[in-house]
Amino acid sequence: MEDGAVGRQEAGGSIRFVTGAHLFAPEAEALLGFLREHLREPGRFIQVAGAMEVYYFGRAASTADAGDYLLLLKPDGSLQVHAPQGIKPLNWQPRTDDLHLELDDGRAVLVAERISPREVVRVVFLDTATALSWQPRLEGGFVLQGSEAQMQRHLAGDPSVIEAGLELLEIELPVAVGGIDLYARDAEGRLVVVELKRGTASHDAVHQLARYVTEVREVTGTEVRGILVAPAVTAPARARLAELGLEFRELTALPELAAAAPQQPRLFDHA
Amino acid sequence: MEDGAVGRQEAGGSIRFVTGAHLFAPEAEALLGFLREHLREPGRFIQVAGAMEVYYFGRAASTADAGDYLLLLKPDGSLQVHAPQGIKPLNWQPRTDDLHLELDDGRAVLVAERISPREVVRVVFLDTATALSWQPRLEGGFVLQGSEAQMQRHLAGDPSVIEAGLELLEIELPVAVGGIDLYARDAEGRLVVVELKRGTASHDAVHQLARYVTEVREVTGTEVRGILVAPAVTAPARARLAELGLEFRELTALPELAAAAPQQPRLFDHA
DNA sequence: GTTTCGATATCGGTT
DNA sequence: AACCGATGTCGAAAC
Repeated sequence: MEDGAVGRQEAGGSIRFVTGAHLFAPEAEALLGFLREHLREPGRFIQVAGAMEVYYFGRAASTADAGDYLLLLKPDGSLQVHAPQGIKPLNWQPRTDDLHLELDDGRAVLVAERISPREVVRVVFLDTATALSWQPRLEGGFVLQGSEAQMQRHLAGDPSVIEAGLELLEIELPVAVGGIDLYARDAEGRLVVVELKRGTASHDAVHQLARYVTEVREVTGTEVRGILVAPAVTAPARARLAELGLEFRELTALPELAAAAPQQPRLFDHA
Repeated sequence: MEDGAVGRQEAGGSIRFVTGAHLFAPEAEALLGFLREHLREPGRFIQVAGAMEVYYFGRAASTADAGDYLLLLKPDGSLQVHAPQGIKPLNWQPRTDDLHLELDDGRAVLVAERISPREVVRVVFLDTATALSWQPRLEGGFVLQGSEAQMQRHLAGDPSVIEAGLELLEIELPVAVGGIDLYARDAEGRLVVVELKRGTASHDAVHQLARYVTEVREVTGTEVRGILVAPAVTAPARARLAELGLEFRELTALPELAAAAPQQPRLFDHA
């Protein structure tokens, strides 16, 4: 049992605390009032848990029958409905151009519309356990390491990590469609097309590389090497590489991972 | 103002309600006790809102400085940390093989580990506004309409929607790599490779189709047509189609959308 | 606004 | 477990 005052909250009860408010098992009108009040105020993070039905229509169409879900309304106007499993929400709306509430047949209903693409999410509240609203204030910085973009920057700075004598010519060299991750010249003067993947490369990475190599061969009329740089490659992709006369260089985007697995070459010396 | 009893909750207070419990502005030990208690019990949906730091290490590595976030712990053991913006969580763990709590330097800490791939998410609770635990009971059915799989089934049942006289040979015919969505023969006896997209098709759909067509030509040694079936196609993809001598057939996966936009051919007559 | 590509993609199906 | 492809993918950058 936790410290502090302990109480039992009756259905329909509401509580205010320092950064927000909480409503327990509200009827439709109380829930509508709560949502109206807290949506009016900008910056509110709202969580509603309980039985709902959810309808979506837009790029596709979906129906979620009565079930217990968690609805999140974020300060940026985005909406998501979570089932009790999975990372991805059951339904969502990344941006809402219009958010409105209505009382339909005695039930509170939230309608989130988006103009482009034309999409609507409709949430019908059936039996709400709790509705919570709070105010996030502190904004924290976020840093991600190990992205392909980071890998690209580091390898562009020191292409010899891929192969001794490699000399960088271009980053993201535009070809007919898309860009070549790294475009270089090897110690013997041959052109080299490098395709990077931060994770295990599959056959489509090989196809992408093959397309670029073919195109550069056609345009320059010279010998062109293709190197796939990734921490791993699937077996079929490796076979396809061999068939096409392309090469594979094993490199991990994440320095600490490389350090933990010393059989892998290290990409960076400084974190 | 809502109906029902209204109270003001002091920091450290806790409340029990019919399907769960709620803790307000708890100290580290109270939060630890609350989480321990509710994680022990299976089937709990837990939401913790307030200031946290979040660390991730695995396929990549990330650090989220002190900020106000919402942590979700679902009954399936998945975890996600949401910032006040965006659909996607800041940090997540789709499955946790080990979830444990510790008191570190006076702060409650949650560590979620996953074996394969080896990944860890560490959440340090700094200043918790609310911790809520409830029990989802009702499980609702979910139906999505307008998926590519649905489009494939319907078109397989009536290939003439794509083109009069088209006769289905195979669904998902495996080739060297991947599978041909629909493999057919046209009214004049020529082989036809059909590539489906539920949304706007881009150049990689064209490349995929081109690969399949080339392969079927090589294997059969006969004339082979390639048709891209999608509700729309990007301009570069359309240009590439023309270059390669491939065709485009405009079809929408969603019947109601097609009805709303009568200039588009209807795919289904019955929803 | 359109197009393209990366993502700790996630998720589901099949081998 | 590996592999493959769809996703209402989302999200950001380049054009």
